[in-house]
Amino acid sequence: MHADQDIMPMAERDPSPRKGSRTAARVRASALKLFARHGYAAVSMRQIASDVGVQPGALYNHFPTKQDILKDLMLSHMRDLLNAWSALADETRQSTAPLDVFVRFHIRYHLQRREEVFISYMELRNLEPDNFAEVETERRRYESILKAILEDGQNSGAYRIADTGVAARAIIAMLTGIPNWYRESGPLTPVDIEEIYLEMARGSVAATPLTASIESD
Amino acid sequence: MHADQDIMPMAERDPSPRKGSRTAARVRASALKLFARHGYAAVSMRQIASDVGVQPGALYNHFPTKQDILKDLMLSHMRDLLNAWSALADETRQSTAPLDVFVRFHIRYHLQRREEVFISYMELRNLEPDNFAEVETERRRYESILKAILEDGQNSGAYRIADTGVAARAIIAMLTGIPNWYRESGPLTPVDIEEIYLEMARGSVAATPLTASIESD
DNA sequence: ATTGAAAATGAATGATCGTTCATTTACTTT
DNA sequence: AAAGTAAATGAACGATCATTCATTTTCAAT
Repeated sequence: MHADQDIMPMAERDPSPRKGSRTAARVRASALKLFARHGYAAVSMRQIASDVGVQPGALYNHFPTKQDILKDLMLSHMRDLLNAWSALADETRQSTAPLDVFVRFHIRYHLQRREEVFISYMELRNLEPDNFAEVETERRRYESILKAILEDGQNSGAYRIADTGVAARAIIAMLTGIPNWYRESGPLTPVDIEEIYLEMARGSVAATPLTASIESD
Repeated sequence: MHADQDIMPMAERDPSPRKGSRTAARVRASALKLFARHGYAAVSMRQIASDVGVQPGALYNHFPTKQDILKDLMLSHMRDLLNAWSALADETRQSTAPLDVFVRFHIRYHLQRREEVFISYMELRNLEPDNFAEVETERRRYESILKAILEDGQNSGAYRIADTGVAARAIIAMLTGIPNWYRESGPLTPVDIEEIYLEMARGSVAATPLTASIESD
Protein backbone atom coordinates (compact mmCIF):
# COMPACT_ATOMS: atom_id res chain seq x y z
CA MET A 1 0.00 0.00 0.00
CA HIS A 2 2.37 2.71 1.19
CA ALA A 3 5.27 2.72 -1.20
CA ASP A 4 8.08 4.85 0.14
CA GLN A 5 8.44 3.80 3.68
CA ASP A 6 11.94 2.74 4.33
CA ILE A 7 13.95 4.06 1.42
CA MET A 8 17.51 4.68 2.47
CA PRO A 9 19.72 7.06 0.50
CA MET A 10 22.46 4.75 -0.65
CA ALA A 11 24.57 3.61 2.27
CA GLU A 12 24.32 5.37 5.63
CA ARG A 13 22.13 3.36 7.93
CA ASP A 14 22.04 4.57 11.50
CA PRO A 15 20.56 2.03 13.86
CA SER A 16 18.72 4.81 15.65
CA PRO A 17 16.36 6.54 13.21
CA ARG A 18 18.16 9.65 14.32
CA LYS A 19 15.77 12.15 12.79
CA GLY A 20 12.24 13.16 13.54
CA SER A 21 11.20 13.55 9.94
CA ARG A 22 11.88 11.39 6.91
CA THR A 23 12.16 14.37 4.62
CA ALA A 24 14.94 12.93 2.49
CA ALA A 25 12.70 10.05 1.46
CA ARG A 26 9.91 12.45 0.62
CA VAL A 27 12.28 14.53 -1.48
CA ARG A 28 13.26 11.41 -3.39
CA ALA A 29 9.63 10.46 -3.89
CA SER A 30 8.65 13.90 -5.15
CA ALA A 31 11.67 14.23 -7.40
CA LEU A 32 11.03 10.77 -8.80
CA LYS A 33 7.47 11.66 -9.67
CA LEU A 34 8.27 15.06 -11.12
CA PHE A 35 11.37 14.00 -13.05
CA ALA A 36 9.45 11.09 -14.56
CA ARG A 37 6.58 13.33 -15.54
CA HIS A 38 8.33 16.43 -16.82
CA GLY A 39 12.01 15.58 -17.16
CA TYR A 40 14.94 16.54 -15.00
CA ALA A 41 15.76 19.81 -16.73
CA ALA A 42 12.16 20.96 -16.72
CA VAL A 43 11.67 20.48 -12.98
CA SER A 44 12.85 23.18 -10.59
CA MET A 45 14.00 22.78 -7.03
CA ARG A 46 11.10 25.03 -6.12
CA GLN A 47 8.63 22.57 -7.63
CA ILE A 48 10.18 19.69 -5.74
CA ALA A 49 10.11 21.68 -2.51
CA SER A 50 6.52 22.65 -3.10
CA ASP A 51 5.54 19.04 -3.73
CA VAL A 52 7.30 17.95 -0.55
CA GLY A 53 5.64 20.77 1.32
CA VAL A 54 8.76 22.60 2.34
CA GLN A 55 10.75 25.68 1.46
CA PRO A 56 13.36 25.36 -1.31
CA GLY A 57 16.28 25.91 1.00
CA ALA A 58 15.31 22.92 3.12
CA LEU A 59 16.16 20.57 0.26
CA TYR A 60 19.81 21.40 0.73
CA ASN A 61 19.80 19.82 4.16
CA HIS A 62 19.41 16.48 2.39
CA PHE A 63 21.02 16.80 -1.01
CA PRO A 64 23.94 19.08 -1.87
CA THR A 65 22.67 19.83 -5.40
CA LYS A 66 19.84 19.03 -7.78
CA GLN A 67 22.21 16.84 -9.74
CA ASP A 68 22.79 14.72 -6.65
CA ILE A 69 19.09 13.97 -6.41
CA LEU A 70 19.11 12.64 -9.95
CA LYS A 71 22.25 10.63 -9.36
CA ASP A 72 20.77 9.16 -6.19
CA LEU A 73 17.57 8.13 -7.95
CA MET A 74 19.28 6.54 -10.92
CA LEU A 75 22.03 4.79 -9.05
CA SER A 76 19.81 3.37 -6.36
CA HIS A 77 17.40 2.17 -9.00
CA MET A 78 20.10 0.29 -10.84
CA ARG A 79 21.39 -1.22 -7.64
CA ASP A 80 17.93 -2.22 -6.47
CA LEU A 81 17.37 -3.83 -9.85
CA LEU A 82 20.59 -5.80 -9.67
CA ASN A 83 19.93 -6.82 -6.08
CA ALA A 84 16.44 -7.96 -6.95
CA TRP A 85 17.85 -10.09 -9.73
CA SER A 86 20.49 -11.60 -7.49
CA ALA A 87 17.89 -12.49 -4.88
CA LEU A 88 15.65 -14.11 -7.49
CA ALA A 89 18.47 -15.97 -9.22
CA ASP A 90 19.59 -17.46 -5.92
CA GLU A 91 16.23 -18.87 -5.00
CA THR A 92 15.15 -20.11 -8.42
CA ARG A 93 15.23 -23.81 -9.27
CA GLN A 94 17.66 -24.52 -12.04
CA SER A 95 15.07 -26.46 -14.01
CA THR A 96 13.42 -23.30 -15.35
CA ALA A 97 14.88 -21.89 -18.53
CA PRO A 98 17.06 -18.92 -17.55
CA LEU A 99 15.74 -16.76 -20.38
CA ASP A 100 12.21 -17.25 -19.12
CA VAL A 101 13.21 -16.31 -15.62
CA PHE A 102 14.98 -13.20 -16.82
CA VAL A 103 12.22 -12.00 -19.13
CA ARG A 104 9.54 -12.51 -16.51
CA PHE A 105 11.64 -10.80 -13.89
CA HIS A 106 12.41 -7.85 -16.11
CA ILE A 107 8.82 -7.28 -17.11
CA ARG A 108 7.51 -7.69 -13.60
CA TYR A 109 10.07 -5.37 -12.11
CA HIS A 110 9.70 -2.73 -14.79
CA LEU A 111 5.94 -2.64 -14.54
CA GLN A 112 6.20 -2.19 -10.81
CA ARG A 113 8.77 0.60 -10.88
CA ARG A 114 7.75 2.49 -13.97
CA GLU A 115 8.92 5.90 -12.86
CA GLU A 116 12.37 4.74 -11.87
CA VAL A 117 12.77 2.94 -15.17
CA PHE A 118 11.60 5.89 -17.16
CA ILE A 119 14.05 8.21 -15.50
CA SER A 120 16.92 5.79 -15.84
CA TYR A 121 16.43 5.64 -19.58
CA MET A 122 15.58 9.26 -20.26
CA GLU A 123 17.87 11.24 -18.04
CA LEU A 124 21.20 9.63 -18.79
CA ARG A 125 22.34 12.64 -20.76
CA ASN A 126 21.57 14.97 -17.86
CA LEU A 127 24.08 13.20 -15.66
CA GLU A 128 27.42 14.86 -15.24
CA PRO A 129 30.25 12.75 -16.63
CA ASP A 130 31.33 11.15 -13.36
CA ASN A 131 27.79 10.23 -12.40
CA PHE A 132 27.08 8.97 -15.88
CA ALA A 133 30.03 6.64 -15.71
CA GLU A 134 28.83 5.19 -12.43
CA VAL A 135 25.33 4.56 -13.71
CA GLU A 136 26.60 3.17 -16.98
CA THR A 137 28.69 0.63 -15.10
CA GLU A 138 25.60 -0.74 -13.39
CA ARG A 139 23.71 -0.70 -16.63
CA ARG A 140 26.31 -2.79 -18.37
CA ARG A 141 26.31 -5.16 -15.45
CA TYR A 142 22.61 -5.75 -15.99
CA GLU A 143 23.00 -6.25 -19.72
CA SER A 144 25.73 -8.77 -19.11
CA ILE A 145 23.34 -10.94 -17.12
CA LEU A 146 21.18 -11.49 -20.17
CA LYS A 147 24.22 -11.73 -22.40
CA ALA A 148 25.55 -14.61 -20.30
CA ILE A 149 22.20 -16.39 -20.49
CA LEU A 150 22.19 -16.07 -24.26
CA GLU A 151 25.77 -17.30 -24.53
CA ASP A 152 24.91 -20.40 -22.52
CA GLY A 153 21.96 -21.12 -24.76
CA GLN A 154 24.11 -20.50 -27.79
CA ASN A 155 26.74 -22.97 -26.59
CA SER A 156 24.15 -25.62 -25.80
CA GLY A 157 22.67 -25.29 -29.25
CA ALA A 158 19.30 -24.06 -28.05
CA TYR A 159 19.81 -20.60 -29.48
CA ARG A 160 21.15 -19.31 -32.72
CA ILE A 161 22.48 -15.83 -32.21
CA ALA A 162 24.77 -13.85 -34.46
CA ASP A 163 25.91 -11.48 -31.71
CA THR A 164 24.88 -12.13 -28.12
CA GLY A 165 25.67 -8.59 -27.03
CA VAL A 166 23.44 -7.11 -29.70
CA ALA A 167 20.73 -9.66 -29.00
CA ALA A 168 20.81 -8.85 -25.30
CA ARG A 169 20.37 -5.16 -26.01
CA ALA A 170 17.63 -5.88 -28.52
CA ILE A 171 15.63 -7.95 -26.07
CA ILE A 172 16.09 -5.48 -23.25
CA ALA A 173 15.01 -2.63 -25.53
CA MET A 174 11.95 -4.60 -26.54
CA LEU A 175 11.01 -5.29 -22.93
CA THR A 176 11.80 -1.86 -21.65
CA GLY A 177 9.40 -0.30 -24.13
CA ILE A 178 6.48 -1.89 -22.33
CA PRO A 179 5.94 0.79 -19.69
CA ASN A 180 5.63 3.35 -22.49
CA TRP A 181 2.27 2.03 -23.58
CA TYR A 182 1.06 -0.23 -20.78
CA ARG A 183 -1.94 1.07 -18.90
CA GLU A 184 -3.44 -0.62 -15.88
CA SER A 185 -6.85 0.18 -17.31
CA GLY A 186 -5.99 -1.59 -20.56
CA PRO A 187 -7.17 -5.02 -21.66
CA LEU A 188 -3.93 -6.83 -20.91
CA THR A 189 -2.87 -7.93 -17.46
CA PRO A 190 0.81 -7.98 -16.51
CA VAL A 191 0.68 -11.76 -16.80
CA ASP A 192 -0.71 -11.52 -20.33
CA ILE A 193 2.15 -9.25 -21.22
CA GLU A 194 4.66 -11.62 -19.71
CA GLU A 195 3.37 -14.43 -21.90
CA ILE A 196 3.37 -12.40 -25.09
CA TYR A 197 6.84 -11.01 -24.66
CA LEU A 198 8.22 -14.28 -23.43
CA GLU A 199 7.21 -16.00 -26.63
CA MET A 200 8.61 -13.19 -28.71
CA ALA A 201 11.88 -13.21 -26.83
CA ARG A 202 12.19 -16.97 -27.16
CA GLY A 203 11.45 -16.83 -30.86
CA SER A 204 13.91 -14.02 -31.48
CA VAL A 205 16.85 -16.17 -30.42
CA ALA A 206 15.55 -19.68 -31.09
CA ALA A 207 17.59 -22.03 -33.26
CA THR A 208 14.80 -22.45 -35.81
CA PRO A 209 15.62 -20.43 -38.92
CA LEU A 210 12.58 -21.79 -40.71
CA THR A 211 11.20 -18.50 -41.88
CA ALA A 212 14.61 -17.40 -43.03
CA SER A 213 15.01 -20.41 -45.32
CA ILE A 214 11.82 -19.53 -47.20
CA GLU A 215 13.63 -16.83 -49.09
CA SER A 216 17.28 -17.67 -48.87
CA ASP A 217 19.37 -15.40 -51.05
CA MET B 1 27.61 15.87 -48.49
CA HIS B 2 25.68 19.02 -47.56
CA ALA B 3 22.74 17.85 -45.50
CA ASP B 4 20.41 20.76 -44.88
CA GLN B 5 20.03 22.48 -48.13
CA ASP B 6 16.44 22.58 -49.12
CA ILE B 7 14.54 21.92 -45.93
CA MET B 8 11.24 23.72 -46.02
CA PRO B 9 9.37 24.45 -42.81
CA MET B 10 6.26 22.42 -43.34
CA ALA B 11 4.18 23.89 -46.10
CA GLU B 12 4.98 27.36 -47.53
CA ARG B 13 6.99 27.06 -50.69
CA ASP B 14 7.58 30.25 -52.56
CA PRO B 15 8.74 29.69 -56.11
CA SER B 16 11.21 32.55 -55.80
CA PRO B 17 13.73 31.80 -53.04
CA ARG B 18 12.64 35.17 -51.73
CA LYS B 19 15.31 35.62 -49.06
CA GLY B 20 19.00 36.10 -49.17
CA SER B 21 19.73 33.85 -46.25
CA ARG B 22 18.37 30.45 -45.41
CA THR B 23 18.40 31.15 -41.71
CA ALA B 24 15.30 29.16 -40.88
CA ALA B 25 16.95 25.99 -42.11
CA ARG B 26 20.05 26.74 -40.10
CA VAL B 27 17.93 27.30 -37.00
CA ARG B 28 16.35 23.91 -37.51
CA ALA B 29 19.73 22.27 -37.97
CA SER B 30 21.20 23.85 -34.85
CA ALA B 31 18.14 23.13 -32.73
CA LEU B 32 18.13 19.55 -33.96
CA LYS B 33 21.72 19.06 -32.96
CA LEU B 34 21.40 20.77 -29.59
CA PHE B 35 18.06 19.22 -28.61
CA ALA B 36 19.39 15.77 -29.48
CA ARG B 37 22.53 16.34 -27.47
CA HIS B 38 21.23 18.08 -24.36
CA GLY B 39 17.46 17.83 -24.44
CA TYR B 40 14.85 20.43 -25.27
CA ALA B 41 14.47 21.83 -21.77
CA ALA B 42 18.21 22.12 -21.25
CA VAL B 43 18.82 24.13 -24.44
CA SER B 44 18.23 27.86 -24.43
CA MET B 45 17.26 30.08 -27.30
CA ARG B 46 20.54 31.86 -26.72
CA GLN B 47 22.46 28.66 -27.32
CA ILE B 48 20.58 28.02 -30.53
CA ALA B 49 21.18 31.59 -31.69
CA SER B 50 24.84 31.33 -30.82
CA ASP B 51 25.17 28.08 -32.77
CA VAL B 52 23.45 29.65 -35.77
CA GLY B 53 25.66 32.70 -35.46
CA VAL B 54 22.94 35.24 -34.84
CA GLN B 55 21.41 37.26 -32.04
CA PRO B 56 18.63 35.61 -29.99
CA GLY B 57 15.98 38.01 -31.20
CA ALA B 58 16.57 37.01 -34.81
CA LEU B 59 15.20 33.54 -34.13
CA TYR B 60 11.78 35.04 -33.71
CA ASN B 61 11.73 36.12 -37.33
CA HIS B 62 11.46 32.43 -38.21
CA PHE B 63 9.72 30.70 -35.31
CA PRO B 64 7.17 32.30 -33.01
CA THR B 65 8.34 30.35 -29.93
CA LYS B 66 10.86 27.77 -28.82
CA GLN B 67 8.06 25.24 -28.59
CA ASP B 68 7.31 25.78 -32.28
CA ILE B 69 10.85 24.77 -33.17
CA LEU B 70 10.40 21.48 -31.35
CA LYS B 71 7.01 20.89 -32.92
CA ASP B 72 8.41 21.61 -36.36
CA LEU B 73 11.29 19.19 -35.89
CA MET B 74 9.19 16.36 -34.56
CA LEU B 75 6.29 16.72 -36.94
CA SER B 76 8.40 17.05 -40.04
CA HIS B 77 10.43 14.04 -38.96
CA MET B 78 7.34 11.89 -38.61
CA ARG B 79 6.02 13.08 -41.95
CA ASP B 80 9.34 12.51 -43.68
CA LEU B 81 9.42 9.03 -42.19
CA LEU B 82 5.93 8.22 -43.41
CA ASN B 83 6.62 9.67 -46.84
CA ALA B 84 9.83 7.69 -47.14
CA TRP B 85 7.93 4.53 -46.33
CA SER B 86 5.22 5.30 -48.85
CA ALA B 87 7.79 5.91 -51.55
CA LEU B 88 9.56 2.65 -50.77
CA ALA B 89 6.37 0.62 -50.49
CA ASP B 90 5.23 1.84 -53.88
CA GLU B 91 8.35 0.84 -55.71
CA THR B 92 9.02 -2.48 -53.99
CA ARG B 93 8.28 -5.75 -55.75
CA GLN B 94 5.61 -7.66 -53.97
CA SER B 95 7.70 -10.80 -53.91
CA THR B 96 9.75 -9.63 -50.94
CA ALA B 97 8.36 -10.43 -47.51
CA PRO B 98 6.76 -7.23 -46.19
CA LEU B 99 8.22 -7.67 -42.72
CA ASP B 100 11.70 -7.80 -44.21
CA VAL B 101 11.08 -4.66 -46.17
CA PHE B 102 9.79 -2.84 -43.14
CA VAL B 103 12.56 -3.91 -40.79
CA ARG B 104 15.28 -3.03 -43.26
CA PHE B 105 13.65 0.29 -44.01
CA HIS B 106 13.25 1.16 -40.35
CA ILE B 107 16.83 0.34 -39.44
CA ARG B 108 18.26 2.10 -42.45
CA TYR B 109 16.21 5.22 -41.91
CA HIS B 110 16.85 5.38 -38.20
CA LEU B 111 20.58 4.97 -38.56
CA GLN B 112 20.62 7.78 -41.10
CA ARG B 113 18.56 10.25 -39.09
CA ARG B 114 19.69 9.47 -35.59
CA GLU B 115 19.16 12.92 -34.16
CA GLU B 116 15.62 13.27 -35.45
CA VAL B 117 14.75 9.86 -34.09
CA PHE B 118 16.27 10.56 -30.74
CA ILE B 119 14.33 13.78 -30.33
CA SER B 120 11.09 12.22 -31.47
CA TYR B 121 11.33 9.59 -28.77
CA MET B 122 12.73 11.68 -25.96
CA GLU B 123 10.92 14.97 -26.21
CA LEU B 124 7.33 13.83 -26.47
CA ARG B 125 6.59 14.97 -22.96
CA ASN B 126 7.91 18.44 -23.69
CA LEU B 127 5.28 18.99 -26.35
CA GLU B 128 2.30 21.04 -25.36
CA PRO B 129 -0.95 19.03 -25.50
CA ASP B 130 -2.06 20.15 -28.95
CA ASN B 131 1.31 19.53 -30.50
CA PHE B 132 1.61 16.21 -28.71
CA ALA B 133 -1.68 15.07 -30.18
CA GLU B 134 -0.54 15.94 -33.68
CA VAL B 135 2.73 14.06 -33.35
CA GLU B 136 1.04 11.10 -31.68
CA THR B 137 -1.30 10.78 -34.62
CA GLU B 138 1.60 10.37 -37.01
CA ARG B 139 3.28 8.00 -34.63
CA ARG B 140 0.27 5.73 -34.50
CA ARG B 141 0.05 5.87 -38.25
CA TYR B 142 3.56 4.47 -38.45
CA GLU B 143 2.86 1.74 -35.92
CA SER B 144 -0.22 0.71 -37.86
CA ILE B 145 1.92 0.01 -40.92
CA LEU B 146 3.76 -2.74 -39.10
CA LYS B 147 0.59 -3.87 -37.39
CA ALA B 148 -1.07 -4.41 -40.76
CA ILE B 149 1.92 -6.41 -41.98
CA LEU B 150 1.75 -8.63 -38.93
CA GLU B 151 -1.98 -9.12 -39.31
CA ASP B 152 -1.54 -10.25 -42.90
CA GLY B 153 1.10 -12.74 -41.84
CA GLN B 154 -1.11 -13.89 -39.03
CA ASN B 155 -4.02 -14.48 -41.37
CA SER B 156 -1.87 -16.36 -43.87
CA GLY B 157 -0.58 -18.63 -41.13
CA ALA B 158 3.02 -17.50 -41.46
CA TYR B 159 3.01 -15.78 -38.08
CA ARG B 160 1.69 -16.73 -34.73
CA ILE B 161 1.00 -13.59 -32.76
CA ALA B 162 -1.05 -13.21 -29.62
CA ASP B 163 -1.61 -9.49 -30.07
CA THR B 164 -0.49 -7.78 -33.27
CA GLY B 165 -0.61 -4.32 -31.72
CA VAL B 166 1.67 -5.34 -28.90
CA ALA B 167 3.96 -7.21 -31.27
CA ALA B 168 4.24 -4.18 -33.53
CA ARG B 169 5.26 -1.99 -30.63
CA ALA B 170 7.67 -4.61 -29.36
CA ILE B 171 9.45 -4.87 -32.69
CA ILE B 172 9.59 -1.14 -33.16
CA ALA B 173 10.97 -0.70 -29.66
CA MET B 174 13.60 -3.32 -30.37
CA LEU B 175 14.64 -1.63 -33.61
CA THR B 176 14.51 1.89 -32.30
CA GLY B 177 16.97 1.04 -29.55
CA ILE B 178 19.69 0.55 -32.14
CA PRO B 179 20.83 4.16 -32.42
CA ASN B 180 21.39 4.18 -28.66
CA TRP B 181 24.40 1.92 -28.90
CA TYR B 182 25.40 1.89 -32.57
CA ARG B 183 28.67 3.60 -33.31
CA GLU B 184 30.07 4.05 -36.78
CA SER B 185 33.45 3.14 -35.40
CA GLY B 186 32.12 -0.13 -34.02
CA PRO B 187 32.66 -3.60 -35.49
CA LEU B 188 29.20 -3.91 -37.06
CA THR B 189 28.19 -2.31 -40.33
CA PRO B 190 24.63 -1.12 -40.84
CA VAL B 191 24.10 -4.13 -43.10
CA ASP B 192 25.29 -6.48 -40.35
CA ILE B 193 22.79 -4.91 -38.02
CA GLU B 194 20.02 -5.28 -40.55
CA GLU B 195 20.68 -8.98 -40.81
CA ILE B 196 20.83 -9.56 -37.07
CA TYR B 197 17.65 -7.69 -36.28
CA LEU B 198 15.84 -9.07 -39.26
CA GLU B 199 16.34 -12.61 -38.02
CA MET B 200 15.31 -11.65 -34.53
CA ALA B 201 12.19 -9.88 -35.76
CA ARG B 202 11.25 -12.84 -37.94
CA GLY B 203 11.76 -15.27 -35.10
CA SER B 204 9.78 -13.20 -32.65
CA VAL B 205 6.60 -13.60 -34.68
CA ALA B 206 7.24 -16.86 -36.54
CA ALA B 207 4.73 -19.68 -36.25
CA THR B 208 7.28 -22.09 -34.80
CA PRO B 209 6.64 -22.50 -31.09
CA LEU B 210 9.29 -25.20 -30.85
CA THR B 211 11.18 -23.80 -27.92
CA ALA B 212 7.98 -23.21 -26.03
CA SER B 213 7.02 -26.88 -26.20
CA ILE B 214 10.26 -27.93 -24.53
CA GLU B 215 8.93 -26.80 -21.22
CA SER B 216 5.19 -26.79 -21.45
CA ASP B 217 3.47 -25.91 -18.19
C1' DA C 1 19.45 54.63 -57.76
C1' DT C 2 15.17 54.11 -55.03
C1' DT C 3 11.87 51.70 -52.62
C1' DG C 4 9.99 48.44 -49.41
C1' DA C 5 9.91 44.66 -46.86
C1' DA C 6 12.31 40.93 -44.59
C1' DA C 7 16.06 39.98 -41.43
C1' DA C 8 19.18 41.15 -37.88
C1' DT C 9 20.69 43.92 -34.11
C1' DG C 10 21.19 45.44 -29.34
C1' DA C 11 19.06 46.41 -25.44
C1' DA C 12 15.59 45.65 -22.36
C1' DT C 13 11.41 43.17 -20.01
C1' DG C 14 9.80 40.50 -16.00
C1' DA C 15 10.08 35.86 -14.52
C1' DT C 16 12.42 32.01 -12.84
C1' DC C 17 16.55 29.44 -12.08
C1' DG C 18 19.95 26.87 -8.43
C1' DT C 19 21.93 27.97 -4.44
C1' DT C 20 23.28 30.46 0.00
C1' DC C 21 22.66 31.95 4.64
C1' DA C 22 21.44 34.08 9.04
C1' DT C 23 17.86 32.97 11.89
C1' DT C 24 14.21 30.35 13.95
C1' DT C 25 11.94 26.01 15.00
C1' DA C 26 11.74 21.07 16.20
C1' DC C 27 13.38 17.29 18.41
C1' DT C 28 16.94 14.09 20.59
C1' DT C 29 20.02 13.51 24.22
C1' DT C 30 21.55 14.60 28.53
C1' DA D 1 14.39 21.13 32.30
C1' DA D 2 18.67 22.32 29.63
C1' DA D 3 21.70 21.79 26.03
C1' DG D 4 22.84 20.81 21.50
C1' DT D 5 22.14 19.62 16.93
C1' DA D 6 19.46 18.74 12.83
C1' DA D 7 15.86 20.68 10.00
C1' DA D 8 13.15 24.35 8.22
C1' DT D 9 12.29 29.11 7.32
C1' DG D 10 12.30 33.42 4.69
C1' DA D 11 14.75 36.36 2.24
C1' DA D 12 18.14 37.21 -0.79
C1' DC D 13 22.14 36.39 -4.42
C1' DG D 14 23.62 36.71 -9.26
C1' DA D 15 22.70 34.30 -13.40
C1' DT D 16 19.94 33.00 -16.97
C1' DC D 17 15.52 32.24 -19.03
C1' DA D 18 11.99 33.18 -23.26
C1' DT D 19 10.41 36.89 -25.39
C1' DT D 20 9.66 41.87 -27.10
C1' DC D 21 10.77 45.90 -29.70
C1' DA D 22 12.58 50.17 -31.66
C1' DT D 23 16.16 50.66 -34.72
C1' DT D 24 19.40 49.48 -38.24
C1' DT D 25 21.05 46.59 -41.91
C1' DT D 26 20.45 43.68 -45.99
C1' DC D 27 18.86 42.85 -50.36
C1' DA D 28 15.54 41.67 -54.14
C1' DA D 29 12.29 44.23 -57.01
C1' DT D 30 11.49 48.41 -59.22
